[in-house]
Amino acid sequence: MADAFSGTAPQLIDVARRAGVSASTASKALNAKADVNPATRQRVESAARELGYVPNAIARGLTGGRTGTVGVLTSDLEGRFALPILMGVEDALGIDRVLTFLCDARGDEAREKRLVDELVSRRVDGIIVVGKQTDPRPPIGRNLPVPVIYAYCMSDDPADLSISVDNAQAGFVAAQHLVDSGRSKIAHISGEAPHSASQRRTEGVQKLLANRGLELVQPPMYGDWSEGWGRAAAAILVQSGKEFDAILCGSDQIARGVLDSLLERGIAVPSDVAVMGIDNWVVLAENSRPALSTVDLQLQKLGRVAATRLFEASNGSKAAGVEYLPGSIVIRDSTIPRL
Amino acid sequence: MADAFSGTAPQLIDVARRAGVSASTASKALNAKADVNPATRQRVESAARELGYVPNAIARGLTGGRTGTVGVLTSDLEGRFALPILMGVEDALGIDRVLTFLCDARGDEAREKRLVDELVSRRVDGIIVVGKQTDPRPPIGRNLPVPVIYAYCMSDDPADLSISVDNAQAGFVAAQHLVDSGRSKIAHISGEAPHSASQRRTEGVQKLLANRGLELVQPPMYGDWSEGWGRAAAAILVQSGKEFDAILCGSDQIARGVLDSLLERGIAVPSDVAVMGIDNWVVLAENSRPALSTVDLQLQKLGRVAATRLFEASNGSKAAGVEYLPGSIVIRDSTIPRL
DNA sequence: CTGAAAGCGCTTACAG
DNA sequence: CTGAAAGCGCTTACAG
Repeated sequence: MADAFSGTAPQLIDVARRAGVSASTASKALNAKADVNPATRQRVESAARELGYVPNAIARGLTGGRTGTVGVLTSDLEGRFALPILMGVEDALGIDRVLTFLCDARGDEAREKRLVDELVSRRVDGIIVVGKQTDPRPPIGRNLPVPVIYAYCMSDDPADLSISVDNAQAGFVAAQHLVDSGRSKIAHISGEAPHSASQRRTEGVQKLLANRGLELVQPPMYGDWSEGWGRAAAAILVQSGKEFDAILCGSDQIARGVLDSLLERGIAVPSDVAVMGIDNWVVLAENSRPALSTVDLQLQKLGRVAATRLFEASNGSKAAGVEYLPGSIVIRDSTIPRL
Repeated sequence: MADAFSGTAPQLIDVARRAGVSASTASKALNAKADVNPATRQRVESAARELGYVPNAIARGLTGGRTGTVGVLTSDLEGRFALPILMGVEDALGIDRVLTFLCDARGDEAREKRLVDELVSRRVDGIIVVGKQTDPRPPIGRNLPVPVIYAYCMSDDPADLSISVDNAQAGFVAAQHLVDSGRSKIAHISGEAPHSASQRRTEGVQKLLANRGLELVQPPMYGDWSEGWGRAAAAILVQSGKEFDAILCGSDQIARGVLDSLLERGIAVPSDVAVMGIDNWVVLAENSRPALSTVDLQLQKLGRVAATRLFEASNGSKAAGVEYLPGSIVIRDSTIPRL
């Protein structure tokens, strides 16, 4: 392949001339439109290849069609949720050669507004808003000239479409796995009580237990989403003297703290007590001792679905409401010892 | 503020008409060019505000000037290095209202080439390549029509400009901190031997020790950048019977494994042995027991510097070679107990 | 200091 | 099936 960029980049007209056709015909040929003689199309394609022609997406975007760009507006780049979602978005968009503007509002509303303006100014084909919590949030704007999809978080405007995680189902399947593997005295340690993630997960846990005629050995313990809280809560639980054979944690970070705390107290996992997390934060889960069983929230898939829905919306779909994606169990050693 | 987008978005010509001037004058006024009557400028600015005018960046980009976009090409979105660098880039670019295309090549060369084409096609003002290792890598292309800066990794073409981490300095200051706080029998456990990060960090450690008339209690131990290796290496070290009062680890992950291993063996940190990491991966370092002293590699700053250099390059700077950024010590409890 | 005109590099009706 | 012309929404010499 010849170097496309020594000197000035070749333009459509250069390709057209080389193929002996007009610019309009070259354009149609290159864009796989109908009504072009196959032989002509071939000549144009060859010419483009020979010249190393790369179309100017800016000029193309001006014509009014798609710009082939999408904005991802996040408030949680530092957290661990945005990244897998972003990768899923890229997976889905890459197929159509769409590129992603990544904008981090850093939790600043004014900054978010400015970034929305910047995105609109660049005529993105759509915006995906990635929140740091599953709780509802105000929409980024009304009557925006581009479709908007909320991912992970959800918009509190029922006219918007949001794709989120099914927290209740995550809690449900986590509890199911514990009960199915023979546990019946389950304690539940979770994160910040006001978060819908805490509440919904607990609901799911309790629903499964009720289905099986069981209940938690004591009320759920809420704190924050940290290892420190996991350690503290486990210590409190052990000292309470309550009997338990499993701890279902609201997150992997909490679970890791719980594991360390149990280890320190000489309580064997999983033989004495099974421990389960939620998130499948791999670097944490795999390096726990023992490795942590957990629920994968399928965030990358969430990103792919969000991108797909955005594409559908830009094609006129008027879907609204919240679409919940189920998580799936990942079994490691903290619930079932490896053979 | 009126809703800018009910109906069709206002254009420059709408602003011009409302202000009673021509489009060219409106353009000059809005872009803070010279030679516009202050009163006229004011009228145009008011009109724009009243209409909620957001300029069409696509049209502006076509004119030939800047597009106000930059590409960040990474191969390591999953890793923990890309993210802080990305945030730094955004910090620096946001000031000039430049937006970032985030492209993850996923370590695939063909994909990387395609993404470079996509970026060029969108006429980005520059590209920042963020590598997953500090080792040299081949350039993403030759004679690209836009400036390119390498961040974290470096290009093996001496004509390119790369901004990287000063690994030798990081090792040096880590060792300095240990020696300054009274340690003299230092062991060194690091990551993959072939990585320049391992090699340079070790060199820095040895240089500081030599300056102080000391040497490592045994040859450096290399493995991989994981907690598992940290645990294994610490076990080997303890069982060797070698005396030591500090372990300098090549990364925070390794250090965390080391800490867990020492804890398990009843060796007190920091009273018996001080432990030090490198990276300042906060979620890991703060949740270690005790909290981990380490070296912050200043990745966010690295991102800011890369963006600044890109801006300079697009203004004609011909800077080349590698610019190394120093790390800085973060003292927590694993080397000095808190009072 | 202001405005008419040309142009950025494409795509899209429209006519042939 | 092909091409001349207009247009996308701006900016930039250039003339006044």
